[in-house]
Amino acid sequence: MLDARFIRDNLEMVETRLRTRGEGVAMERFRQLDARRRELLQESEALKALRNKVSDEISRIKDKSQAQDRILEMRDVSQRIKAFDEELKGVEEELDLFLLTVPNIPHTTTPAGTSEADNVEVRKWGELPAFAFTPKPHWEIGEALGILDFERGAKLTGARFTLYKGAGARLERALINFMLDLHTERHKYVEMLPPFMVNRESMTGTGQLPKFEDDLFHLEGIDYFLIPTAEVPVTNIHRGEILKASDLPLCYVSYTPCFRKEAGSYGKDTRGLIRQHQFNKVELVKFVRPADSYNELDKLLANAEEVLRILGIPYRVIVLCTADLGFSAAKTYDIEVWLPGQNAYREISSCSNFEDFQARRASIRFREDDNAKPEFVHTLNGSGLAVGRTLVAILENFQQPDGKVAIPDALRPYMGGLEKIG
RNA sequence: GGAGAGAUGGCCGAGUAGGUCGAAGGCGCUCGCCUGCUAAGCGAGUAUACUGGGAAACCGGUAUCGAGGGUUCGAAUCCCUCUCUCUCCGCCA
Repeated sequence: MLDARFIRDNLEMVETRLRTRGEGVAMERFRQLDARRRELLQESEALKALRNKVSDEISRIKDKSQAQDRILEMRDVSQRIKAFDEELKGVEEELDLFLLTVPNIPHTTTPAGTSEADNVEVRKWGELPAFAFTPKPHWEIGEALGILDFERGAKLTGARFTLYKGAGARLERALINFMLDLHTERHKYVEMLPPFMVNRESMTGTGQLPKFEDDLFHLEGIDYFLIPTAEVPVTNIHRGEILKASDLPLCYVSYTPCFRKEAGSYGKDTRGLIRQHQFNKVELVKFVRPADSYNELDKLLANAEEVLRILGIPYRVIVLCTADLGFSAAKTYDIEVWLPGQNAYREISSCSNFEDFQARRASIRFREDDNAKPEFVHTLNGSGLAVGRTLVAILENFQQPDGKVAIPDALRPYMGGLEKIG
């Protein structure tokens, strides 16, 4: 959420910057509502001041019959206050809804663009594997090895659900543990295991609500949602809190399953593990001082890249342009992993700086000193990494001519010493 | 699911026959004093949001005692609804 006062004072600039996202914003409506809100507020508060003053006088009068005229007068004043407050409530509700549906302002270093084609490659890492045969897509490898069962996944639940079997299940679990160990032990993140369903306030805090409810699984009979990413519960850990500056930056890592409806992507990625309604992810989340946030974003990105470097899987990093940027983000790097079976790079991590956008929604603040005014922190997060897609990358990059799949050295201890699947 | 108890400022904890309570007291914290060296003592200060004025320092107003309604000239205090926490019973991993 943007600061209403900031919008008020920088209306044109905000409008211009938001337009680079390809999104028109009803700034004129904001201007009207904002002005009306302050008018009503002043009227109401002036009357309240009067009522407080006179009520105080009434309290000093011993013989209440002497105060009848003032009591009657204040009875009328209270009615008028009520009328103002009712209109005010309506205006504020509309204003809040407006503010909650305005996306974040892109950072100045986010490249301008009109579509994802304008995303900019930042770097490439690793050599693309050369195969003496035509590399297979992971779903063929997985089915041939008996470690991925798409048919039975669909039988159990439906489309976009998969059953992992045997070494496949073990590999998924190995990846989770490997990533958690790397980030906690080497990168010094603190591990969190949060609830996998959250309430409406949490979803609003990170920006999934009110705009993107259609993408979320909602429970029947209780107003909870399955999390689409650990970002939601983990960022909301400190919702409504004032943190100590000495505790910053707070760096958390969290494994959770993620649940997404994938509404609007019906024809896309229907085969394989790429786009599932349920997938595993290890997420990195940071709460930092505003001045440090872009430096911290670089470090977070490097921490995520480290996973692929250790596994030895080629990838590239791109920076999203204004048109491709997510709703809450000011700047985002995507890590795209090389998938030989598809002869393409595919997203495996998205690392973003939200600046104070989420912190303002969720009221997450810190004090620089004990007597300083609270300021909003900056929040960041990034996948470190999407586990299912990492498994895909392993199957496709390390497939052998005989149909087996080599397990990267770093994962072997997590696989009971297994060197190959198959 | 049944029965009961509770929710107050950074923390602990007063305050319910409605008014002088943004709220005692303690702790913590900040600044200063004192003390010949990290203790004790003394003094002052110490919530947040919105809003008006001001270049600013700052000054004024309103709101906030779990949340939302209600009664009243006036509510932390009375009434209703909800949420959460704790205890006991049942159930369960």
